[in-house]
Amino acid sequence: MRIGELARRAGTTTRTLRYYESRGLLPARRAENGYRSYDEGDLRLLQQIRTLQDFGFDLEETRPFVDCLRAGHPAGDACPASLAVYRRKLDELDALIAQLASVRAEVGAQLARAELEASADLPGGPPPRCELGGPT
Amino acid sequence: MRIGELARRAGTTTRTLRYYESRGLLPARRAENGYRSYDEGDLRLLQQIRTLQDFGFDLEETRPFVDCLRAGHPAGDACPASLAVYRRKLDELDALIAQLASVRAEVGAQLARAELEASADLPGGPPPRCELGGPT
DNA sequence: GTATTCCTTGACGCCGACGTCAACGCAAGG
DNA sequence: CCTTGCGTTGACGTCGGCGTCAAGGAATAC
Repeated sequence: MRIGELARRAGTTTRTLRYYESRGLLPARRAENGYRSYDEGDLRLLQQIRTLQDFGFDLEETRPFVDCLRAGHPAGDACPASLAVYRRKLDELDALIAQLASVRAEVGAQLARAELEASADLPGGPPPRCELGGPT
Repeated sequence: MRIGELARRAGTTTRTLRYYESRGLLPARRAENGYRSYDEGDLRLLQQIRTLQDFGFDLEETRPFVDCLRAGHPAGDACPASLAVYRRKLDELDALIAQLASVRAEVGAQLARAELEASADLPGGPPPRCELGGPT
C-alpha cells in the first residue's frame, strides 16, 4: 500500500510518516516509480508507535518497541529494552504526578487564602463565620 | 539597581529580564546612560512572576498578578482576575493529573502483563504461581 | 486529452521561554 | 592607557513533532 492509505488506516498523516522515516523509525521500501510502499507489518509498527505516542512517549522511546516487533516478536513489549522503557516511564509519571499534586495543593491553598482575604475586605464586614455550638 | 543585580537577587538571568520587558511584563526606567534601572518594587514583581512560573504558569498567566501588584495591592492575588487564573489553573491541573493517572495505570498494566508473558517464556517453565490453599 | 488526485523532495513556520553570540558603548581600577 | 566587567541592541539557535506551502512527476477517472 502507498503512504496515503497507510496514513488513513492508522489515523495519521503522510507528513507524519515521512517524518518517522526521516528519523529512521519507519523506513519504507520503494516502488519502481519511487513511491513508498508499505505492508501490513508496517501498519502494525505504526499502530505501536501511535499507541505509545498517545501515552505521551516521545518518538525515541518508541524505538525499542518497533525494533522488537521488527525482530519478529508478537508484541512490541516482549523485549527487555521495551520493559525498561515502561519502567522508566512509570517513574517519570509518578514523579510528575507527585509534583503536579503538590502544585495543585499549593495553588488551592493560595486561592483559599486569597478568597478569604478578599471577602474580609468586602463592604458589610466579614461574612458569617462557621462556628460550632454555643448560644448566640 | 541595574539589570545584573536584579537578576542575581531574583535568581534569574539578565536575558530573562529583557525578555519580560520585551513582553511588556516588566518594563524598566532608564538611567541617563541608557542602562535599565529597577527598584525594590520591581524585585517584588519579579518574585511574583518567578513563583508562578515555578508553579507552571505561563508568562501571560502571570500578567494579572503583576498588574494587581502594580495597582497598589499588597498581594498579587488580591484581584479578581488573579483569582480567575488560580481557578482555571486548578481545573487544568485536575484534568492533567487525572489523565496522567490514567496513563500510569495503563502503562503499569501493560508492564505487568508483559513481564508475566516474558517469565512464562523463560527456560525451566513458568515460575511458581501464587495459588491459594489445596494440597500440592 | 484532461482534470483531478496522488506522490516526490525541500524548505520554512510554529510554539514558549529563553540561551548564546556578535559587536558595540561605558565605567572604574590600577 | 589598558583591561576587565558591566551594560546595550539585534538576531539566530534550541527542543519535538509535525503543519504547510512550493514546484514538480505519476497515476487514475472520465
